Amino acid sequence: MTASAPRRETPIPLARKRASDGKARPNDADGIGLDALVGHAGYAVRRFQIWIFQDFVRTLASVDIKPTQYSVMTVIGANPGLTQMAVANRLGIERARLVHLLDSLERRKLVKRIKSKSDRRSHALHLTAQGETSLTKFKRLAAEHERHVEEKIGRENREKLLEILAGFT
Amino acid sequence: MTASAPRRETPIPLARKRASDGKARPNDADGIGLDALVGHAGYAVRRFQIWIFQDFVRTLASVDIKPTQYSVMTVIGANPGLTQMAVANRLGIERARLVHLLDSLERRKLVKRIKSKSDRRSHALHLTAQGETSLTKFKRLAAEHERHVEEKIGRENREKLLEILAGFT
DNA sequence: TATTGTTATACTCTATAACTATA
DNA sequence: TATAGTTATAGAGTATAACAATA
Repeated sequence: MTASAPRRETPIPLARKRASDGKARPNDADGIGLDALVGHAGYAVRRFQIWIFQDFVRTLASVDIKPTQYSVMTVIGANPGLTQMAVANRLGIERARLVHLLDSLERRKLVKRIKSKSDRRSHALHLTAQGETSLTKFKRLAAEHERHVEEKIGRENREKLLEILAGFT
Repeated sequence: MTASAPRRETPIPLARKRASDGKARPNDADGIGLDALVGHAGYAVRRFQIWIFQDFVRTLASVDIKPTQYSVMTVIGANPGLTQMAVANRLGIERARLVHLLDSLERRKLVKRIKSKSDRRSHALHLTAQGETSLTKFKRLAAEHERHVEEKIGRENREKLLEILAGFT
């Protein structure tokens, strides 16, 4: 892609970069320059993250599953019996918030909390049979969403991105 | 302070990823597998975005500037005279929310709203003299934050990331 | 009628604190 | 005492709707 290379530290007056090729450039879309914002990883990542979440929500709208719900079900599905603390820590969700997430998933009969016998303070989390079935469908839709990402940034770029960010999972 | 990783015995065997090379893999950090979550761009991007915002906030804590405030000041600084609508659209912020952001920045004497003569509904946004001075300092700190990103993912990976995500700015 | 800035409301998410029942 | 789950509250952030002034 020809997108202008990351300019580092450009305290330059700025602004209108002409798109001589007629292709819409980020900075040219409205003639408003971002100046130093271009070249900030956080800004690009934030905008991308918003796009990707919106596409996820859109793609899984028919099953009414949000990214966080998906991540919770996926982890439980892959590690049945985990406690709420373990899931919360693994996904970086506050345990207080996980309570509500699980309440909702349990109401929908996708997940169940089973009282642990070894430590009666804790719950062992499992998918219900219906949860297993549903998760299979969710994963199919999530894969479709991943294909949207590929279409957006390119197959190789997506792979590279995952490689670069592997340490954050 | 981070209560050491959940070292409790994991109730169930579970999905361990091959770590034949002995290198610590994300999935092995706590023995909890993410299964399909690994390979989801959205998850990795989200976790990275959280990290990067936290580092930004930490690095600019001394000047009490959040990422959104920084982006607003940067755009105004690079394009003095913009209306609130223009800034909101450019940054993907709700115009209702921008009102509060500007209220706060104006209270701190960093930004000023000037009534437009051509269209008396709108305001032309400018940095104050103090705002200009401050922004210079903010940019210095933001550059320091970018270096943290480099240290975290590597210089070339950061460049590559910016290149891949250039279309989202 | 439509748009700019504003106010207000609701819902999500994050961050805490405190409570209970266990350990 | 400490921990797992829960409840509650406050703060950001997001999404809307509606209103006044102006176009």
